[in-house]
Amino acid sequence: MDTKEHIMQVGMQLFAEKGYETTTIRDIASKAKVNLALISYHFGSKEGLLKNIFQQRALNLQFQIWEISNDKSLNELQKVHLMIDYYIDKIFTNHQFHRVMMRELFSSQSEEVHSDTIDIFTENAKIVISIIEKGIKKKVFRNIDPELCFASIIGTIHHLMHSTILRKRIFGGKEKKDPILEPSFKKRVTKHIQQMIEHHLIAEKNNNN
Amino acid sequence: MDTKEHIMQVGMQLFAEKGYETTTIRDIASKAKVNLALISYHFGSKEGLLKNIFQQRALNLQFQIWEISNDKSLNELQKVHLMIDYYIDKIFTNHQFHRVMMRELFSSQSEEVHSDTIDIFTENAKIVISIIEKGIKKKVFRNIDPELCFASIIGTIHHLMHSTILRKRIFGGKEKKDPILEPSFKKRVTKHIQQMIEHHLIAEKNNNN
Amino acid sequence: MDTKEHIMQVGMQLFAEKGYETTTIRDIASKAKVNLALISYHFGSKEGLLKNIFQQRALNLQFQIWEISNDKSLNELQKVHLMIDYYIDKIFTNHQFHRVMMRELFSSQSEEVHSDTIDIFTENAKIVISIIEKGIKKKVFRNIDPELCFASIIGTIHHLMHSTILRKRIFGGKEKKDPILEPSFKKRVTKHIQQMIEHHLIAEKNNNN
Amino acid sequence: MDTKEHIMQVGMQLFAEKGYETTTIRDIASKAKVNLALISYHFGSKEGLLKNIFQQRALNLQFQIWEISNDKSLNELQKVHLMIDYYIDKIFTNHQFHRVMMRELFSSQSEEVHSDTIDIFTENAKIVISIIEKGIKKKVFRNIDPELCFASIIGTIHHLMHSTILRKRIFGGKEKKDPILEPSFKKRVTKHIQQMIEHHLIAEKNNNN
DNA sequence: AATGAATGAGGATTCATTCAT
DNA sequence: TATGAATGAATCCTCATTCAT
Repeated sequence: MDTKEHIMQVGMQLFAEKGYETTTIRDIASKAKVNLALISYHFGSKEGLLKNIFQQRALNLQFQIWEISNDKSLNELQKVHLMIDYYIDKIFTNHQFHRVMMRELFSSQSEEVHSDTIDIFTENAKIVISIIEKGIKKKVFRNIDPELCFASIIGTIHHLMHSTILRKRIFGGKEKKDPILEPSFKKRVTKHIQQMIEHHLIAEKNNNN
Repeated sequence: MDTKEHIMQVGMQLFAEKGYETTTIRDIASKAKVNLALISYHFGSKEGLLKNIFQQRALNLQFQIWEISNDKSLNELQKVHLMIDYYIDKIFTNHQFHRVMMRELFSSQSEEVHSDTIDIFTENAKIVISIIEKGIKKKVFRNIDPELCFASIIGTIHHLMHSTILRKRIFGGKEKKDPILEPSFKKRVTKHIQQMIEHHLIAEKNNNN
Repeated sequence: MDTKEHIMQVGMQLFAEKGYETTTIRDIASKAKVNLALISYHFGSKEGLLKNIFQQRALNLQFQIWEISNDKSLNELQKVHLMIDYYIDKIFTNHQFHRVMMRELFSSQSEEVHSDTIDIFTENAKIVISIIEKGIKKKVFRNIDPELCFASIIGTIHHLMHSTILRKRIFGGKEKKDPILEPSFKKRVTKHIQQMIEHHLIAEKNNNN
Repeated sequence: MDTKEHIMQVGMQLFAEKGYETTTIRDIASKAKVNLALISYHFGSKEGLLKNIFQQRALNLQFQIWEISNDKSLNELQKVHLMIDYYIDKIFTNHQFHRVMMRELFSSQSEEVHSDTIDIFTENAKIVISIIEKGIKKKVFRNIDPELCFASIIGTIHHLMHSTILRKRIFGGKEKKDPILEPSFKKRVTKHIQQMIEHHLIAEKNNNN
């Protein structure tokens, strides 16, 4: 159904902009220019729409991390760098969905509703963490905190993605325009996180940046 | 006013648990065991209550960062360490308030409502960033990205504080209990961030951790 | 819409009986035997309902006065008499609406809300006044006060229409029943106003009533 | 009590401006700069305040009409003229109270609440009417409708007093300022009504105005 | 006499949802 | 599949009033 897809598109956009609670199905219907009752009809309920959006997108998150993890041609540092690349790419590309997802995941109640998504996210996290642990065991990496290391990677990205106001204030220059729209910002973030994590994981002799 | 203070307490707790939109003034009134109309009486409206909570707490955020920044007995690295200490302490202690604050700040619309709080937060951020910049100028620090460095500090903390579900899953062990309640977790986080930032800022010759 | 029309009917009746403020949308919904939310659904708000009623009825007021004014087969006195006829007929027939209208128009604040209605009313008034002025210029009428003459016409009618209690007391006889229900009362009022205005406008030599 | 009197003053003003229902006791308290609870304390209730205002003022209406009626030095026409004078004077002087009174009397429900005031008003009306009837019996006046004649007197005055918006539109000139504030307007109204009623009551041979 | 805090009833409105078509 | 009308529950808020002081 074209209409169904269209509603999901608009729904996600509005959920991202205004939040799930604040967005009414009237908002969605009027922005999507479809009848009010159609949302309940297609998705059963407002929450049904959200679940649909989650299911559709969650699949997107899987697999790639796993493939990187299993690639025998890469050493641990290369794997971590690729994974950072992958996360930033996914999150920047689907930043609307990630905003919705994070907001939902931050509301502790919703465990059951989004357990699929949480499962995928957690699995991915554990893969990243296990790579770091492997590097530590091999003494390639310093003996640092793998879980918190992952938290720093994902936390940095999320903080930059979601705190629109602060992002504009700190990175937007005098005109306070949103840097997320500029492609250079994505590169800047990627470079920063990869560098920071590398510095953290590996003690180099000469690092002049 | 004892009652007024009590309402604010309960309000903040519920806002933190369920979110601002989801929490009804009925919830607050019944949990605080006060009359429904008392909230409007004291704070004018639900939003008035939120604003009051913000104003009361926002003051808490100020000044200390500034004092650290001006302390001439400290070098730049020490200052950054202390600031990390300070942020973690503040945010762990007032984690309920910070949850509410972040959620509100992440809903891009609310700029005007909470501009005071945003101002304070932004100012503090700029102080931290300027310390890092000073260190870079002095060639004490590597030539890294100061703004994103701050984003990593604050992003790590917030991610750990707010994503309750993920936190339990990744750090909670088999019983998935919330690590935030254990004092050791705070120490662990502090150590991680300080170490990671130090590794990032300074290239050491011999670092065996 | 049958339901929409029905709600307007019931609304007007209750507004007329109890006044706009005193009438709750619950009153209207329960008397009209429709769902409470339907009023907001159809008219947006309680005030929206009022505005709708006004718009629907206000159109009723227009045109006829203008036609009388332009009828070249009539002299000025005949025109004034016909206009009195017309006003009494309209107001007696739609006395519910006129009660609401007058109550609203008497609450000086509502200028903006009901400006359309006020405009129509004022225009009509000016047409009547201009006819009287024409008669004065032609020396057919005495040199009296045209605006206040109109005020007496309309003031008499409204006073009789709206002060239900006084009307019953003074015209209702011993049983204090409402004379407005008797067709003879309308004739009596018409005759009185026409006579009074004619006496005022024209000095007759022999007037034995 | 000075405060009590002050509250009544302010109450009447607001009731006149905004209507009884629309005026809240908060409005009154804040405008009178007294505590909210004081109104209930002094007058028992909001309605109690209204009743108090009515009782205080209603007394004002009595007596004078009766005295005119009994003055043996005056003929019927002179009496009617004086009564018109008296009504206009009273109503213009206390126009705030009359606005409140009329609005209340026009809401058919309130019969019981304001029965004292209605009694006084009705008695006065009957005195005026009886004078006209006497004039008719004596063949001094034409055989016109005494009750409706009184309705025209009082209706004209009330219409001019209460329909602020229309008054400004029709009598306010281009600037639409309120003519009621100019002393000349009162004279103009008095002259008009007296003339109109005289023309109606008495057929003159030569009336050049 | 006067107050600030507190109350309970009731206000309009908005929401997601359902139903007949 | 799609719609406009209709629904009932829940929302925030305002009101007049009361009570302890």
